[in-house]
Amino acid sequence: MHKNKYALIVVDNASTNTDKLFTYIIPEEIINYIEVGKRVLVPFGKSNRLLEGLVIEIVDDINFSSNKLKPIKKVIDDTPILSKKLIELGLWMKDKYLAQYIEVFKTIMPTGISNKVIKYIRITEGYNRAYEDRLDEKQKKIIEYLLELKECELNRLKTDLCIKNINLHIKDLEDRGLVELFDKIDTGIGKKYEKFVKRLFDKDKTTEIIDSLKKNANKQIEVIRTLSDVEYIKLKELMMKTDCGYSTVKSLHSKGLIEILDINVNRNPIKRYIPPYKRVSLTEHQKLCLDTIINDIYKNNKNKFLIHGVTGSGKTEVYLQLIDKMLKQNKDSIVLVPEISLTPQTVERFMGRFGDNVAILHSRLSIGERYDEWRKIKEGKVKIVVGARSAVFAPFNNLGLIIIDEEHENSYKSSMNPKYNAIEVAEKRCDLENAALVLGSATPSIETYYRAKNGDFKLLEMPIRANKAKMPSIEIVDMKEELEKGNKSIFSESLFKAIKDNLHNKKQTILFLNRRGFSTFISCRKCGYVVKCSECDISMTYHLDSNILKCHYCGLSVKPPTTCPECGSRYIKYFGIGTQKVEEYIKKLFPSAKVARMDVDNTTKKGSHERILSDMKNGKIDILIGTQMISKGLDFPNVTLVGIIAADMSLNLPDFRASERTFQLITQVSGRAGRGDVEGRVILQTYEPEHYSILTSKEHDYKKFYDMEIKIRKEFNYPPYTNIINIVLGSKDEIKLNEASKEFYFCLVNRLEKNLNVIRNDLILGPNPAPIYKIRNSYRQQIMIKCIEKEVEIVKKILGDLVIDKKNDKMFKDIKISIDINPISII
DNA sequence: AGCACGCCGACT
DNA sequence: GTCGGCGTGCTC
Repeated sequence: MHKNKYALIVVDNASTNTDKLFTYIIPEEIINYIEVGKRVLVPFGKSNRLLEGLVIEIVDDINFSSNKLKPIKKVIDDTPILSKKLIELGLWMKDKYLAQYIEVFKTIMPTGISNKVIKYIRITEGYNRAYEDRLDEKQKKIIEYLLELKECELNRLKTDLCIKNINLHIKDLEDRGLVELFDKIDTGIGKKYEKFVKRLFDKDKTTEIIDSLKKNANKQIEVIRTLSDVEYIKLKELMMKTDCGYSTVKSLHSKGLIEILDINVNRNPIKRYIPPYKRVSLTEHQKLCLDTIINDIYKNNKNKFLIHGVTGSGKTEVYLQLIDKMLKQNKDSIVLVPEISLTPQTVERFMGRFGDNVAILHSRLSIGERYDEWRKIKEGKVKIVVGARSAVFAPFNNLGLIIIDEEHENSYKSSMNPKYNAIEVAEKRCDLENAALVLGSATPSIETYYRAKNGDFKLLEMPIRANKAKMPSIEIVDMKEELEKGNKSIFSESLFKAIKDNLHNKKQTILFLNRRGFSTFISCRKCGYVVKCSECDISMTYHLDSNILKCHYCGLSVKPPTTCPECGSRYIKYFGIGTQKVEEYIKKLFPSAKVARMDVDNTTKKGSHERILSDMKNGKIDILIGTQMISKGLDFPNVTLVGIIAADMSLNLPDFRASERTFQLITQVSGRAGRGDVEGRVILQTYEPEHYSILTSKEHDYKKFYDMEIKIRKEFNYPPYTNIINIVLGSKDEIKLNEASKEFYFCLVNRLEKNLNVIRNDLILGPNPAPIYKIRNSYRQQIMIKCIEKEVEIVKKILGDLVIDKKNDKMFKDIKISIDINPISII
């Protein structure tokens, strides 16, 4: 007799209560098709509605009573959509980041690939109108509706007809055999088709044909002319070139002169021509670095590396040649770069070297484009992926190498569930697939450097710039002194003079301020009222270009008030500076200079980014003003001056990483200066010239900074000496939230005390109002746990169980609980 | 989450 | 009685 096999399945149903593996019977007829990593359709719940599921494991036996088990309905995929290794990685992530199965696997699978099963309803084939007498009014209405449409989505019928208790009526009709329900699978996005136009007439007869058209059919003539040069052309392109509409093309089609075809195209996100990026010979340090890595991998000595190379030391060339080595062994490589440096400049280097062998993954791709890139990887058409955080899940089967550039960047940590850190995930993936991991940065994160020092990574140093250019000189300007001198401007004398000289010498300048907008807050001088966002506990930023106040947290925008809403006074003043104000001042002070600004406010449109950068490259910009968007990867040899308008902006944030972040920002921005022949100069304005972040960055001394910072981390028990688990409870109801947070805190302490030997009070902090107490009308309370590596697993287990218990607790209704393991910021 | 069941008040 | 509203609990 056939013995059943069973599949453990993650069902596409997001809820804490269904966050487990469900066991299904594998029917005999699909036993040869089902495989771990394929998607299936399964009946779920009392109504047996069909849901998509992912097969995690196939087992021969189960150890519980099986009378409740249902059979799998259908296998969706021909080949597994996820490899076993990626499934294993997902299961690891679930535990590591306390996430749900479904969240994890939706992150690993390409977005937009998921199927939806939609219920349809139709009249049965043998329907006979004679039955209608026996129906009540409502049922007649349903039948009438269906007779007209033949079949329709069940939900559409329900909303269109507005009949109460409609489910019962439908069920009754179904029981009588008058209507039937059936499922249709909506496969989401498919392959991309694009309309092409094909010429059907002979090229030599072009003039003849033009003569045959009406004399006033100018547009049609234009189209024929264009087509005489090319046989195929994209419809869009044709319409653009000839400035004609679809009707023109259609009328030529009806005349039989052209054909309109749907052709399957792979969307190609990089549409421009990319010049080859030639291999350059390596400097001594680059060569040493490359050889060490290759040797260690080859000898199986070590497969995790940290390259600490100063800005401009040529890390990219090392990456490129490493990838080349991998290609020679027929192995795949993943390159992660921070989202904001996924600029054409970076992409061009990889595509310029490896051409069509590269797939690109970043957030600005459309769902369809992303799917195409994913498919190229999956089908083995490319061996290299360059992408942001989620590219760490690229579905390669023969992975040899993961490179993470600018390893210290915040964007490697996801802010959505699962709140994973791509560096940790990459490390795990490399362990699972026996691949090598290379991290690179000019300013490694304290955690990574600490681990390198402890031998987890092999530390490789590249202390000088590849073209022997000197590191820029950094001059610190104390803004308190400027003020005493009577200079109230946002530019110190020294910076002003430097910009002037630079303009005169026809060199480019970059001005950096890590805050967008014009004024950071506006306030009444009479009563002190500050305009705050009505949804968030945050002051609103004034934007000059659109003349509105914007909340940078929820995006809400309002018109700025002309009189104070509190006291009616008209003395409204604008305080604080943002990039727009810097731009405004610069334009006033240097009217002849060509000025551009680059921040999220003017780079959301596709291509805007590229335009500013190419203008910069072609010398169409003298002064570029920007936020941290301009701090990464830009390589313009003609930039000789960098001005940091307010270096302490990031220093005073209530976050233990404030010093680290400041050091990184200063170093990265400074690194934009003096990449060409002329030595770069950086002018750094600050109110805290004695701070160690500022002093060590002036000296380009990472190690000194590290030594000071790591002492502080140890003293105050911060990472890397501890793990931080940040729990944020949120709700629109402030009072309920306070009660719930206290309850959560006490339960947590209680359970931890029962399970841990030592429990120190300072290790569970809270509940405290979060630094931004209200966001989008939701209040937030924070509980923070600090725990040592040895205890982190048990603490997470206890916390995870507690969350599940509390979600079923009435007291926690409408309370959102969000957990972040080792958050990137505790604000 | 999404669905069915069941309890209870309102209304014919 | 019976319609329909909403709270409760379960999903292999």
